[in-house]
Amino acid sequence: MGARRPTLESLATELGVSRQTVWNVLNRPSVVAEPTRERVAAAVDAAGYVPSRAGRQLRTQRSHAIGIRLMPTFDGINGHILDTFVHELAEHAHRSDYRLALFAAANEADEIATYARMRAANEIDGVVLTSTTIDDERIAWLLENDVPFVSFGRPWRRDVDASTAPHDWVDVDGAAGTEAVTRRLLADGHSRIGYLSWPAQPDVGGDRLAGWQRAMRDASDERDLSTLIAECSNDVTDARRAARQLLDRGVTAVVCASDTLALGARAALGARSADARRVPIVGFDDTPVARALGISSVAQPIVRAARTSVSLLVSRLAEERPPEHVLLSPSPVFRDSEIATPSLFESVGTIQEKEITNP
Amino acid sequence: MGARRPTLESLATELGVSRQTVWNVLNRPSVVAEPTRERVAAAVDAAGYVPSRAGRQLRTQRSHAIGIRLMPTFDGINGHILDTFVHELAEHAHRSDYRLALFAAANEADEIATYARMRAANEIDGVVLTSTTIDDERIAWLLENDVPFVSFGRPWRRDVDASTAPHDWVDVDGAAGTEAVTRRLLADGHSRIGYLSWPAQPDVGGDRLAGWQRAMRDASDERDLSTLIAECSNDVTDARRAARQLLDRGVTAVVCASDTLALGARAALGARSADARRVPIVGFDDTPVARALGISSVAQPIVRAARTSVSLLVSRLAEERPPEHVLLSPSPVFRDSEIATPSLFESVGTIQEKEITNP
DNA sequence: CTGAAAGCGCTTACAG
DNA sequence: CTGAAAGCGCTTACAG
Repeated sequence: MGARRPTLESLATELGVSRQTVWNVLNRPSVVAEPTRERVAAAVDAAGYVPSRAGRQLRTQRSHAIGIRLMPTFDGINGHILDTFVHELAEHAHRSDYRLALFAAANEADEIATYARMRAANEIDGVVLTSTTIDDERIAWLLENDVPFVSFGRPWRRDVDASTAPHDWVDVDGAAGTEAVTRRLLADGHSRIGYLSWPAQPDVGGDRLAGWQRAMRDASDERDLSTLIAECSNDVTDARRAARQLLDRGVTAVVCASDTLALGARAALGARSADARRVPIVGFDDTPVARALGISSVAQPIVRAARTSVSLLVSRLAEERPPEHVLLSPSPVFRDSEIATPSLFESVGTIQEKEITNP
Repeated sequence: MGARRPTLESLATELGVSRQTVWNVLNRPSVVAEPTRERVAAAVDAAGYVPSRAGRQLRTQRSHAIGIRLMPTFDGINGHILDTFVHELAEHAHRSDYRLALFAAANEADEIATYARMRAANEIDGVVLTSTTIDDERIAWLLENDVPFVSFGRPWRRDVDASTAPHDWVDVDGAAGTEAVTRRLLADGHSRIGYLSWPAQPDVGGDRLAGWQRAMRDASDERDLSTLIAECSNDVTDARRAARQLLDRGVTAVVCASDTLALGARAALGARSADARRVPIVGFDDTPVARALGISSVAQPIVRAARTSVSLLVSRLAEERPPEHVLLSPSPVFRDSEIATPSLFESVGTIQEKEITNP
């Protein structure tokens, strides 16, 4: 390696042409005479010249970087899907010559503050938002400050439909997923199919719940489905408690809002009779845990979601256009595995952890 | 928000001072007279001025960015630990005013090519390497090309000790972890403690194996430990097969190179008698899966590893100094949970997946 | 088709 | 203590 990085200037001097000509060879080759073009191109290759990002950025006022917050690893089971999303995002962004500027934030206010700083420093051209919540403050802020962005997750609002949102979003049709698995269970002869839900709200949880409701309403005249629903937080122990309620009410299958909840439901089966243990459980996200334990689930098309997010954001950075909304379909994955038995899960929630000091 | 970003120039003009004075207020305030300083500082705040990253970068030839490859999510169980590492890295890098430039790569050659391009474009100042392998080509390349870096993971060499490495590294003392859990099992009265290993090599797998060996050699005169070791790939199904061999040889406890293997070992217990099912299994990494299933494990101090990696790299970028090597101690986590029973795992490895098409 | 020039916004060496 | 100037490496508008 030489003493210094090559620049347009140094290459031009070396070749006895102007800076502009070197630039033309790289960016508008058709405009340069053949012999010059070949001579310059060869020198560029030999020198391993790559345009300085800073120089370009200063001139064009574009950083070619996309801001993305790495969400806290709150769960590790369902959280895995976001890690996969970020991985795919990095891959596809690179192909479009964009970089991912990764950061961590303690909460939404901190996240917004980071966007503000990064924008002020001209450090990012746009943002990919994940894990949208009801009346998401981040969306409001980004819109208000004209920051180009795409959200992976619909802009959940209590009274406004996501289809009217003034910004791009990509999401997975959770309702279609839970509806498909519920219909499948109905077709298999189940009629009392329980649903293990996060607290009902008009967000991703409400969406998944709605799919189960659609299938159930379709299948029976029974209007009151409420006894078949149990609520819990996204926690294995709490899910086990809620699943027990459902089993007590005689459900013969359980559809869950997440794989974490499905794991809790498995645990609840443990204490039951052999018959009860055959109750099929379906999770959501098709995480490594579901795969390893043979739990049925609903797989999100995460690679397509990432690819679509990048392409929407990149096109928005290139040109004005109306907002686009993309709803992708998930794929149910049924696994025929035997059902959990008591002892494995018996102690979940009362696990005693002891740390022993290292020698 | 005004029409344009404020700059040193625009602020200076507005305030009737020179660009230099504004800069001094921000970077060497002691040199500016009190009244000027206050007036300027107030204007800077009001305008929300943040120095342009590109301008600074062009002038200083420093990007203040750290390159990091997001590893493929090959496993999702033990892979989780790297996601956590990257998350913490982002957090600590930000505190030192560094950005994480994230990228994906298909393999090591691709990873190296990406470093080369990013360096040529002056896009990154340094690199954090993860998942080091034997005679790691990436390390050789980075050293040869004078790219500042720190590796999370020792530079494994067949014939050279990591302590002589000419570069910074941070690692977790895997051997100390497996040794501690093995000693604990010995203290609990176990003598035939099996070890479920990745193929033995002088790398992270060999390191973890060595800890178990130390404890076992110490505890008995029996020189030949080979019948207590079974090898397998990092895969639940293969681990189950290997664990069965160990059980057939009468082991009363199993220490594993990873939580993924521990999950396989759990599965192997399933088909055994009630007695056999009490065989304690210990994994490695204390992943969400281990926590959810109540499997004992060894927790890596991942937050400290990330913080140390950032501080080593940042200090290296600031000044010449001899290489530093940091070996952190992991913490065994014992969980008293009952042991796996047959049916849950019976079908692992022969799981039938069926996708049903969405409506 | 080729070249000379301006300017993006910083930091730094230097003059007053 | 304050200010005028140079230059990092690009891209782009313009002159020949």
